[in-house]
Amino acid sequence: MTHDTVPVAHRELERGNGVALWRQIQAVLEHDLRSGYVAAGEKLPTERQLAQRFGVNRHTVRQALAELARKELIVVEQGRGAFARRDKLDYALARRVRFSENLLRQSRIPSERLLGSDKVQAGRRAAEALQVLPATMLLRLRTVGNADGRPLCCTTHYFPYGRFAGFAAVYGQLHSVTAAFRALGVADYVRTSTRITSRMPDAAEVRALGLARQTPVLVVESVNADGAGTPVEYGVCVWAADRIQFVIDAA
Amino acid sequence: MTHDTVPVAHRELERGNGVALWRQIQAVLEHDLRSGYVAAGEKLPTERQLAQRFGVNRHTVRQALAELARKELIVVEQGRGAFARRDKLDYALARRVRFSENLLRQSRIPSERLLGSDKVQAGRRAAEALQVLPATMLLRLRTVGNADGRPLCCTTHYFPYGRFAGFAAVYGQLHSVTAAFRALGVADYVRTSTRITSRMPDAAEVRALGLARQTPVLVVESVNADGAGTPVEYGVCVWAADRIQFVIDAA
DNA sequence: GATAATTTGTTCGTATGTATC
DNA sequence: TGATACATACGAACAAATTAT
Repeated sequence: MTHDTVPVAHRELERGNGVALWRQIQAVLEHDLRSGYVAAGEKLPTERQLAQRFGVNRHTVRQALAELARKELIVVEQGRGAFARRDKLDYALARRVRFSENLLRQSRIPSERLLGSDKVQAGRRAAEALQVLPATMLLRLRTVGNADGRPLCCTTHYFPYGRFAGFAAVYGQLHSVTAAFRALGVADYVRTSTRITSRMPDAAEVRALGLARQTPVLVVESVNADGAGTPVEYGVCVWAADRIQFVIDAA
Repeated sequence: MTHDTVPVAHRELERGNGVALWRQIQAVLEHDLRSGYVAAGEKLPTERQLAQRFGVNRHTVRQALAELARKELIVVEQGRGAFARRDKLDYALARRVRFSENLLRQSRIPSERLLGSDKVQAGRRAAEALQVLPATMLLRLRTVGNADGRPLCCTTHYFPYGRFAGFAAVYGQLHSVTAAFRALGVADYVRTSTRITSRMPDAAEVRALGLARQTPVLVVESVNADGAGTPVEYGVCVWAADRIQFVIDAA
């Protein structure tokens, strides 16, 4: 390090003025975060770099970071670094639930991708949800939903095969459940049942959703019905819990 | 071990009949679980005991247990053992959300306990939810809700202090939010907003809820309003995710 | 796939400043 | 003034996780 790059940042800190160094560091970083100088999701400098910049020990920086993490302004990941917290997306669970609309309302760019499709026999849950006999043939679709190009949820959809045999092909073109339904004559559909719980993801889900360690997933089982009240879709959707918050507002 | 208790259970298994031993063991255990011979939440014998009972190697038992875990009939916890899966409680999120009613409908015995109460200034979220100015004084209650005597959720309630200063005392007598509200003149209240997400619990929550390792919590932020539409309660409730499933049914 | 480098996490120990009795 | 407890700050070493090569 040359002479003119010798840390000048000491001046940001004042020792022995009654405010602990880590508190002062926290305040500086908090300002950077709240002002947007550090964007949401952006990586902060490493602890070593911060320690050098402020001319203090790494422990002192760590105490400041711990406080910021406690206030949920950053998330710290071992081996990776500290990241400015990304706001959770508000996902409205109302009578009509539409992926694209929900994301656009939050100024996020939605996109969907088809992972694959096949024909399967209805299991107990699917049969009950779709009000068909067990072992009825169903079309199964696996899709991924993205927000701003980042994976947000993985869904397994089930449709009565008889009525929606062409769904996969149409979906492959339109990349939207809503649009595909419309193309197949279901102008409107409403949510009739929603079940929500949470668990830890398996390895495949960690990969598919790009989850950080120790991040749980929210699991949503849902049933949608057409205008006549006939179930048209049963779905199980796995959401990255650190990126989503479900909102139920009274009408 | 005396002679007459020597394992007779070998007869449960048949070697070289085209069904792997671990499959047969799995079938036996699955029957015990499904028939209710092993109650929900009950601990299974240790792998050693099972291996002895079936006269097989411990690895063979492990393969059977792994399959049962995959089918979510048991949960295996390192260092503790394998436990018959406890059914998740269906907790209805409707216009009216009542803890006791929800549990009784599922044939569980509800109980609530007051952990403590104090007077605090409203933070940003609480003020917004209760439609009061920030720094308005609020009554804060911390409670635990149990199902069949087992902790299910920890709630932090906020009430406008002016109107509900006596809530803690009344709650301490009645052990029910609904009953306490009624005693204070709020005959009915309805849920106006619900937000659901999930995260990993902190150490205190693990202790309070008796959570197994790697079990996330569901976090529910809610607002309740009285008949006139005035917010009366803002609450943040932390639920053991392995014991609960939220259900939203169309009316 | 294996290895090395980077980064955060944890645990020692030591020293100093501050508040309290 | 002394004794004590507690928070602050620094240093070194190692563990654990991730990333790059």
